[in-house]
Amino acid sequence: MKGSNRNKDHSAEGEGAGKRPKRKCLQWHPLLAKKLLDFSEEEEEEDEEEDIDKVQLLGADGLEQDVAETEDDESPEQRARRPMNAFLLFCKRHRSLVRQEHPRLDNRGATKILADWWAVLDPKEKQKYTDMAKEYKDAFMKANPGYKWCPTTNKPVKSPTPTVNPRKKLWAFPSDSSRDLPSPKKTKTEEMPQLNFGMADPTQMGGLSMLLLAGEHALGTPEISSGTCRPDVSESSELRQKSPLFQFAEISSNTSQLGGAEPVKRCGKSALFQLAEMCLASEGVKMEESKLIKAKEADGGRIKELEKGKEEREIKMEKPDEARLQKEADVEKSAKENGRDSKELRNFEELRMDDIMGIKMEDPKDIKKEELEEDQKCSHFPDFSYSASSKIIISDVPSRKDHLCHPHGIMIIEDPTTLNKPEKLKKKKKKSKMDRHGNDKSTPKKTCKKRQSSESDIESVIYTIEAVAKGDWGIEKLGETPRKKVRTSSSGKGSILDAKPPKKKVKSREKKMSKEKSSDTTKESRPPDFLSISASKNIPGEVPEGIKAEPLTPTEDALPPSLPGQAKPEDSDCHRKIETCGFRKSERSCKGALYKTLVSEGMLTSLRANVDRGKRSSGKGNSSDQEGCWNEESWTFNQIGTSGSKKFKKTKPKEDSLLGSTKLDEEFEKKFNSLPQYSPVTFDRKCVPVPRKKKKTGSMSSEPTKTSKGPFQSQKKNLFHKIVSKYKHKKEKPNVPEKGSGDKWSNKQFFLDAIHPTEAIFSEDKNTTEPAYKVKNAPSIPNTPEPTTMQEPLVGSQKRKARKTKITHLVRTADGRVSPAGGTLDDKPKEQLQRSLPKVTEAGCNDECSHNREAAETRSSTPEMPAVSAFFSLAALAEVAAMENVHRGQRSTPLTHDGQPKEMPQAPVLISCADQ
DNA sequence: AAGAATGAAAC
DNA sequence: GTTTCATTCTT
Repeated sequence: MKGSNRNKDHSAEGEGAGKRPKRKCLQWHPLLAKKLLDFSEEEEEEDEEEDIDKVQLLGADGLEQDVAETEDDESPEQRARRPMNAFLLFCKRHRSLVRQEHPRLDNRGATKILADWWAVLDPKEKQKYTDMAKEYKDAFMKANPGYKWCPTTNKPVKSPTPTVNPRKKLWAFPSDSSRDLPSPKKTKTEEMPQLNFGMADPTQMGGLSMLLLAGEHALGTPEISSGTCRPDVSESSELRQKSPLFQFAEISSNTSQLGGAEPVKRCGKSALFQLAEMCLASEGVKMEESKLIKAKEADGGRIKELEKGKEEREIKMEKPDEARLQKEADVEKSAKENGRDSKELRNFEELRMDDIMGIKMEDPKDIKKEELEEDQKCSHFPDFSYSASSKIIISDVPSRKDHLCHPHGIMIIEDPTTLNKPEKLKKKKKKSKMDRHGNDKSTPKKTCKKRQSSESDIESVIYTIEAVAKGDWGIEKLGETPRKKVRTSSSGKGSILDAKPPKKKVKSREKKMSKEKSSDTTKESRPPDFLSISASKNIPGEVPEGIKAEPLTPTEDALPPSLPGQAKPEDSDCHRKIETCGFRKSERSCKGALYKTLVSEGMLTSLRANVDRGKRSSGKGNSSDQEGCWNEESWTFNQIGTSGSKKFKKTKPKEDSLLGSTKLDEEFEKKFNSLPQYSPVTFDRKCVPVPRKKKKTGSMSSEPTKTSKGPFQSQKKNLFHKIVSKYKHKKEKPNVPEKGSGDKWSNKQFFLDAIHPTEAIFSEDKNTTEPAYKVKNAPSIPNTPEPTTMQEPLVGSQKRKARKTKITHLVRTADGRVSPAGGTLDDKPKEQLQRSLPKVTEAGCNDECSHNREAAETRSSTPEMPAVSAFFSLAALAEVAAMENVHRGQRSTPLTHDGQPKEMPQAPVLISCADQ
């Protein structure tokens, strides 16, 4: 979860760098931002190291493979995004520049400009991006062996699900049964949820993971919640079908005593409860909860069991202390409040649980009631409230009433409304549709899994938020009154948070995890929480099965047996906190911290396992090359983190790079940053030329007329000015390659090469002669291949281009600026040239072409299509004029000079055309 | 949500 | 040959 938040944060930060502040879409809590930043930046390195360590630790088992697979599977929801191609990289790198230069320009326009730049870009420079793209792709593929770009098959999926967006990310590993390569992935995807369970069930982890998972489920399954989302899960006795998490939760709840009531609700709480109890009980704390739970189920005496569980003590050792402290604190509190030590603890835990699980809370009403009852407890709320109102509510509920009630947190899921905002829902749906349908559950609704996953993201976000809030609360605010929180909750609701941030979180988790390990204690309560949460999520998502099966012993998960040291530190931290805070809150915070730490540890372990897997996997299969540069893990994580939604996607990249959580990400970022960034000025110069280049393509000439009609007509509808404005964005695009030779890359390159000289000229454009020369060159090339016939064999992209070009031409003309004129001219000239010089050698062509072109240009007006002819002629004239103007002045200013004159004539032309 | 660009991949 | 989607982000 954190990851997502981070991502957001980063995005925000990143924005600062180049981009403008992002849109509201990603709404992140200010708190989150701060915290996130701290985390991400501070501990990234550590994380990596930790990861490595983990890898080493877990390392060797088959886990890796599983993990890798699992990772792949993970993607289902989140699905790794297909790697960016060279152009996209270029766009990503330069869009900000374009925007700076053309603040008013909308993104489309910016994209066009970028395209122009790209067209103009020196082959060498281009090659850099191409190489980067290739490298990136290779790394990506290593990380995602089975990855499919666009499973067409899936697309059909469209039909199945009415996915709003046709585009979802079907590809990849669609969990769908149909997948081939992905099959493993698929399985994984399906398993994913299960895996998570697996993660959870391990005693300790189980509890925590359960919680986390539960949260996810709740979010994800809201719909399902009522229904049986996962019959499968129902494995354990009572728990219902619901996800394993639920089951666990239930179990725990059972153990917890409360009797009561709804198993489901309890489930979620139970885990928390247990944790709380453990803390409170001081001894109880074991991770064995799962075991205990089982036993408890039969029995009811948790504490006893806990004591029995001493075996696990490691954790206990630490915790007990804290628990004691907490108890004490609680006691004090109790005095004030109603002496609800245990309750408070519980509540606290519950709150957390709620936060995690509850995010989804469904029944605000209930919660509210509870809150009312337990105003005192409200104190808790406030904190949570920050993150999300819904969450807050949940927390409250548990706080009192019963813990029994808590189950809400989990159950809550039903109320998707709170959690799911429309957007989320959409995303989820999309994801669910895309990725998985298949798997899951028969439930008419989307499969629980899918949703869960998607939801999980959201949840994760929420969690992170909450965690952050908590952390603050725990640390600083501990002392402060919680009530404020309530307000906040009401007002602020987590909705914002809920909204989208979570998506990417997953990725970040690892980092967080690692960080936690390293610095859990050190950092304030909040971080731990945050971390823990993230970790918990991470674990479930990432490691799920593999972890369980293997190394992670339940004990480890639950309590960090393996990492006693860490635990201790945490304790110390708690103590410190307590000391610092000194009071209830401090206590609570401490408890929370402990809990978090435990969770985090467990999570960490799981994470480690994952990491190990990743490393191993990377080590195994992957080519050495990539490994060096790109880490598979990172990719995997990223994938995981990234959920289907586009937004996520967007953030992802940034996150990846920014977070650098993943090595891959880091490397990617590095590489990406290392990519050359050209000053807009250069491009601007080029830009002008570019059009010319396009003109060069001249081959367009015939086509433009043809194709142009269609677009034209459409445009006709629009008002002329409208059209103009529209196309203004587009500067002129170089169409050349398309028409002429069919866009083959070779052709393009050839074109570029030819152009290249022009560029130089271009800079010189000012000189009249040169521009003409350039034009000539460009056209010459295209001409050779396709002389007069030019008709458009455009394919796919070519068609697109053709359309664009057509439009572009119009635009150009509309603009009246130099480019337009040139464009039109080009067309003709090309034809003419072609005609005159159908077979010119490239080299020869250039020169000749230039000459021809010139002649052609002058001529151009005459020939050509009848209807078009007029247009062309005008264009030619305009071009000539432009040329002249150019000579006089340079184009930058010239636009006015050249442009106006040209425009005048052209505009009319366009209009006429449109009319036609 | 659509759309602008290019490119790569899967049909 | 065609379609999808990768990024970005405004409208």
